[in-house]
Amino acid sequence: MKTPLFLYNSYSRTKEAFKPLDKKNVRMYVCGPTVYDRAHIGNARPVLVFDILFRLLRYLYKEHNVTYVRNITDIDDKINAKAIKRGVNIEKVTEATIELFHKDMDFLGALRPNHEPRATEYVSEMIDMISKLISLSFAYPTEDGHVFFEVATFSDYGRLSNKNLSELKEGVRIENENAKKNPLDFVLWKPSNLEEPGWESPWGRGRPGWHIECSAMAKDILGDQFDIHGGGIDLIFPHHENEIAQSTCSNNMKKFANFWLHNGFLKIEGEKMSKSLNNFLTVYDLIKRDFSGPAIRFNMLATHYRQPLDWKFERLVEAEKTLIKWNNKFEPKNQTVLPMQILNALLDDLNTPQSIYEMHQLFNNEKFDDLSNACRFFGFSSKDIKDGISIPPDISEKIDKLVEKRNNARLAKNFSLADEIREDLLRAGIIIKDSGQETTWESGQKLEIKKLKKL
RNA sequence: GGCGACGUGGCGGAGUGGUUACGCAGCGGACUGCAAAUCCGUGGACACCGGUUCGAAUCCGGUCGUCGCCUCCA
Repeated sequence: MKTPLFLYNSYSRTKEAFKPLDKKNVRMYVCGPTVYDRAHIGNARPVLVFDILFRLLRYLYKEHNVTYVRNITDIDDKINAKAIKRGVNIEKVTEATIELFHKDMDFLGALRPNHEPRATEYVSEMIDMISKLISLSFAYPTEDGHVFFEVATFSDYGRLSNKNLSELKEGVRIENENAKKNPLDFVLWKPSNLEEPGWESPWGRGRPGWHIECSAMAKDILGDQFDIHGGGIDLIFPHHENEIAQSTCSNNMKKFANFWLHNGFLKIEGEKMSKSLNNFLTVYDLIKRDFSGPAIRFNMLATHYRQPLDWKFERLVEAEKTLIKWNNKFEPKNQTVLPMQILNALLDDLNTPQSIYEMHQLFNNEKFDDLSNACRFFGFSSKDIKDGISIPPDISEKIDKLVEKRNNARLAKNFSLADEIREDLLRAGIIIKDSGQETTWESGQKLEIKKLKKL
């Protein structure tokens, strides 16, 4: 490859040329959702950011040479709380939430990862890993059924998040203070009471701490070492730091992930997204408000993935308009070949805003072939995602007749009838365009075939 | 307190040493029965103060401001 892919590696805090460990087996792991509630747009950001990276890797290294793993955390105290509150077992909560997660992410046009392992399927692997860490003296069990990782045994602890142990001690929380050798030691296993879900282990009935699942699943599916580990920037500490510690120490001190990628946070209308401020937006909220999947993608990718992103509805409306403009020039027949300018933008640390700029250029220069290919790659084509949204021929004829009727009305200066037809079509998602003597029509983003049939 | 990010025109948003990024909105015009869409044209920017340089929005130092992490979190 002539131009390498450059990615910002949080571990080195620099942009580095990406070189896979094995070109025939490029491996990426991304931290997925904890399934206790419907996905919010903050959850959607890493999904969409790493979806683009996944697509790019497949483009560069061929589809069958790339493996993308995104876990599902289905063991968690928030899940337990919800299950208890509803009087059901945790599977009821998690299964329903996973189904909705898939539905929402499919709507956004995100490709499914190759693997979506669940914590509940990996408890024995986690127990194995914890046992190994104990036998190697990186971890210690306590009398009350906890197992802790001893951070002082891992000299690189804090390297990813650029923290040092003595500073960290200052603000650490005091939970389990007595049982821990060091307040920073984190839990690998904890005992469950009878209400809580639990698994038998050498340390009694209990459940894993949440960091260990990623280490166990990544090892099982991707091996001790792999290329890219991603997630939201808030996961750097402690989650990813702890993953590095667990995995490195249980895998003969082999380096864990080569590249660490983190997407920035999301605000809504200038405020931090939080339930207490009541500005907590789910993907489903956007769907209900009739925004299209491509427009949500566009809005998410219009800001570079490492920058903070302020979610504003007016931007979403703008994205919708831009995509209608582009999609009306969509040429469906081409292969997905990325125009050079856009590929180059992506190769520079996934510069998606630059890519969008290039797409505007393609539009302005009437390079609709290239624009269509780019839209297909980015998932910006509504026609591509919702297969068969194109207008059936009988409907198309009907529209032609209505347009003709309207033009006759206009010639007869019956403008109220003409305007009525125009309004009816617009409500069904058809935009009428008069230019000179000619009248053409295009489909808008929200085409409603049912309404069209009734006209 | 520690670590880090950021501050670009009305809004959004790249760029990071030497030509207008660009999009949306605005303004002017064309077209139209009126609109919409489209097309043409157009103004407007790099938080502040110093320094380096022939030249800085871009590098260095400082000031101010915003935000994040350090606790579950994408």
